[in-house]
Amino acid sequence: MTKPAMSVALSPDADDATGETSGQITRRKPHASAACSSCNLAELCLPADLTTEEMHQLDELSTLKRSFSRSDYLYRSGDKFRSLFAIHSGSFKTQILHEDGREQVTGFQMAGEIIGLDAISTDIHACEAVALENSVVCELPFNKLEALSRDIPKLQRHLHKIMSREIVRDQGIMLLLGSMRAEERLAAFLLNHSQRFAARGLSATQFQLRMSRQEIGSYLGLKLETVSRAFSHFQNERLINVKVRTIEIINLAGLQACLNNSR
Amino acid sequence: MTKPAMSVALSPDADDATGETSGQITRRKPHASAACSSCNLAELCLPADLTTEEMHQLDELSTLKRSFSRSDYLYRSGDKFRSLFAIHSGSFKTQILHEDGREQVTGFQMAGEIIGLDAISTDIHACEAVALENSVVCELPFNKLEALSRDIPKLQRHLHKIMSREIVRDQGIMLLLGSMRAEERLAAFLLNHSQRFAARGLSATQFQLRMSRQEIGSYLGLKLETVSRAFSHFQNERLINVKVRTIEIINLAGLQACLNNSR
DNA sequence: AAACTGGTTTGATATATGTCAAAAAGCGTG
DNA sequence: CACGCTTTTTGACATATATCAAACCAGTTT
Repeated sequence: MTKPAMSVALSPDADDATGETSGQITRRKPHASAACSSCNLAELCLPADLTTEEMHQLDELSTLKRSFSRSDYLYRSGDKFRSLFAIHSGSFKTQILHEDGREQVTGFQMAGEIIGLDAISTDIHACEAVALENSVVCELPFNKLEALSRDIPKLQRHLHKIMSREIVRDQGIMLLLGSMRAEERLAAFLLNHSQRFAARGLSATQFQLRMSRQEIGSYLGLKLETVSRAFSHFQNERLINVKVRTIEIINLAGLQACLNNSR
Repeated sequence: MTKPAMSVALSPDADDATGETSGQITRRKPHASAACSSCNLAELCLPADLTTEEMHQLDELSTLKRSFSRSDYLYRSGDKFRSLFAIHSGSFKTQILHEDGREQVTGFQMAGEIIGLDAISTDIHACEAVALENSVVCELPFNKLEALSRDIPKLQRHLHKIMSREIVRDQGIMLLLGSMRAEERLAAFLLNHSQRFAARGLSATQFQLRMSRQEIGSYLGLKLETVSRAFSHFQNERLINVKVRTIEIINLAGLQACLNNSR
């Protein structure tokens, strides 16, 4: 149970010499299949009650898939903004860089989530997105998306909801960073991942983290040693079993209780 | 203080006995004046190059103004979402409440800024907005705004930019909370306010803060004493003069330098 | 003016988390 | 399988910030 379902890389002949940027490109035959099913756009396609015509239009939107290997950049800070990306499979981290070298992981994104919303504001990507494992994304050209959402109010509303959800998520992290102690933060992190795995039909209690202690620490505003100690402590408390990146939640309620002990 | 969540929705002539909810309502004669100038929608109206017809449509959108006194709620966590609000004058704070009583200030908003974006995602306000002083807001019914933005692509794009900007702002705060020490946080806070005052034609170096040390602390993830000490320290360093809520920045470059000293 | 009130400043002390360092465990590669 | 490289764990110690407490101050009420 190491790597969860990981569809194959699709394109034979794209150069991947540096293993660095770009990712491999695949152009999907439009209409080959329904947009949502083929692209797994859990979030984007939620407006469930579209007409078939509308479905087709949506289908045309996302004809490009690109695949990435661990530590490839999906985009970098400063890149020109053209598209949002829907993660088809795999996972990414996003991070912002401060001049003085500091960096802050702002999120971990998994299949079905939309990435790149921060760039709309300036037409320049404000953060960078890095693959945590082999991953495939659907590219969604933003001006096409905007045009389409003018024609399909349900899509428009959906897009707004996605953006708003990101705002709510970020504010949740502000709460976490601003008022939780180390172990509460880690508990919140684990529970959040548990839910998200569950929402994808995977186990809520057993999963593989794809990021390092360092990256978790950056996300949670902690040093990696503190993260490691918190993991060990949860293990001693018999709340979880942790073997490096393999997590098993033994006492879910216990973890949740952790969160409600205010300082 | 703080009555915990829940209260009436906002009806026109609601009683204001407690000085608590609602705010007073003014219905503007549509067309009485140009939307942007009358409403001061710095952010919303930026799409500068609209036709007069489009301007008129925008004008119709925001016919409702409401005024609030210090510590009045603009909306509360759990309220049904109907409208965004453009702050016409004055200022607000937004905060989220955690079950266990913890609360986290997520932002301070001033004239020209849009408030309420977080509620789009669920149709329920996720946080609450409280006036920091006497303030006036323009109510922007969201479904009208959506409808209009289908007709006016520039408005659509603008709305997207506003939402995206909020995401970028929140991520900046994540960086602050996740990787800055107390004095850096306060420096960032002061510089941010300085810029925002300047952008409104006010002095960048002398201003009045409208929030308490406690509120600043909540926003910055610090205790009020720590905030107070940081102020005192800046004063001793001759970076600022501070007399309670009256701030004068003496050495702006010095404050900025503060920010670039990584840990 | 005196008394109150809520916010602010400042000091002494406690504590959570950071820092530094070394050992242990994983993991890919020759 | 041994080797080297990276990540993780654990320990000892340092420090930034929180906590507790008291004094101070400004504005408001009596």
